[in-house]
Amino acid sequence: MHAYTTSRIEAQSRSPQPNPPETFHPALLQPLNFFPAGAGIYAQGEKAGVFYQVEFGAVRIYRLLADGRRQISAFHLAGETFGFEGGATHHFFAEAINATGIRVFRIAAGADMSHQLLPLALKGLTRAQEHLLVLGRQNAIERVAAFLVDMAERQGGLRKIELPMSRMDIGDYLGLTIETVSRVFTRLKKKGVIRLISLRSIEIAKHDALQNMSE
Amino acid sequence: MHAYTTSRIEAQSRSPQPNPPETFHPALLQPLNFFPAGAGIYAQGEKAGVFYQVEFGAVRIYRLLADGRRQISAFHLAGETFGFEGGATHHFFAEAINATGIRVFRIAAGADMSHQLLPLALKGLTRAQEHLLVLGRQNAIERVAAFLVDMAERQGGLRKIELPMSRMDIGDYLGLTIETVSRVFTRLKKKGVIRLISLRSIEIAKHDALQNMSE
DNA sequence: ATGTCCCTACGGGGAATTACCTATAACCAC
DNA sequence: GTGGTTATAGGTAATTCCCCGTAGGGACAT
Repeated sequence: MHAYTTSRIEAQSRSPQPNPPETFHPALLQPLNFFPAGAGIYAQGEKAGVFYQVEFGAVRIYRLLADGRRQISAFHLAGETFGFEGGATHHFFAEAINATGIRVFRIAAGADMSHQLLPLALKGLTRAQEHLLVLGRQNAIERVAAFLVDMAERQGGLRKIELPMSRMDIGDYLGLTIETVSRVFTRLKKKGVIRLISLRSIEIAKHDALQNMSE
Repeated sequence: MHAYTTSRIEAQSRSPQPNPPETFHPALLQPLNFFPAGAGIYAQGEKAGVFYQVEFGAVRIYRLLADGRRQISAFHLAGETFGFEGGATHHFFAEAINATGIRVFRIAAGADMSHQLLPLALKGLTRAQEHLLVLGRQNAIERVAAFLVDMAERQGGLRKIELPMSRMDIGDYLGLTIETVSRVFTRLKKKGVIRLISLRSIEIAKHDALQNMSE
């Protein structure tokens, strides 16, 4: 794990959370670790800690094929937890997308955290299985619509949402190329469903239409 | 849940398990429920029990889109467990593929089973995330190869493997049509990588080649 | 065993979607 | 401003889907 600094960093206020972030026993609390954009948090094959919580910023979880193809299995925003593993080692890579603050929670010797981790694992499992439907059976527009609806929900259901990740990250999350992602954004814009305020900031003009497109 | 009979059924011997099936506290043991081919075990939106274990037969877990498109997120073979949910209701459908025997494990009042369920949930999470890579970034041959390698591992690594599910199930699991699945099977056969003993029974002639194809 | 029926799987051709490649445009940091 | 990165756009190519018809395998009765 590449911790660029372990000193305490002033955390900026979190974006509104539809599901309030989990809180854990203070004795387990670790200082905030800071990761600059693109920094690895852990790598496939590394020994697994227990779990991580995003304080601010955003994280991508991904896996690679030998020829470089990449599948991002999840994004994690402020307040969300990730990184728990079944075995002793990580099966995926985790990287900071932007400047990101992470808290690492470790098991106190002998403590049984399964009671706290199980709901997190089950939530992640449901999320992953729902994403399987998107990747396996939805077309490009449906995929992007589902992604935007999900991001909007996780940012409190506001009209204006921030996309902390690049088009390439979005493509690798949705199983599309950046060109297709870009074209779908343009199509949604022409239909008046979304407005592109800037590259990483969009406004959802017709939430119902977007919801319908995601099926 | 559609339990066609709750009477005890003579369970046939399980196929060899690379990972021995979990065993649970006998006080929680429920009688074996029998489901004929195609029978629903639970449906999306139903109240969730705790979890289920396949005694014999096979189960498919899936989700539907409004227009009927289906994504199977997992198959479960003899000895495997499934059906634990984050919330109070099921998010997916579960059906018996063939004649199948299932044990239902319920939480004893006040008992905390998270210690037993967490490893199962984490294993399922890793499986689902690995499947995301297949659906998002692999082509038809790679998908089928990955599927066959997985099925072979779960059946003890033998050369001859049984596919309890139809081509349509395989297609809906891999995000392909039955035609494409069929064509890939034919291509693999022509290459001498597999032999089709019968429709539901194949022999892996070149396991290394298959492994390489799955990347 | 053998024949028949029926369901499932296989195969071919055209169509649609998306990927790949190249070029241009927009954005951002310095 | 200016340079470099990232996103958008268009054309072509490849993959896979969709629709059709045919073939094959298993179950059952004879």
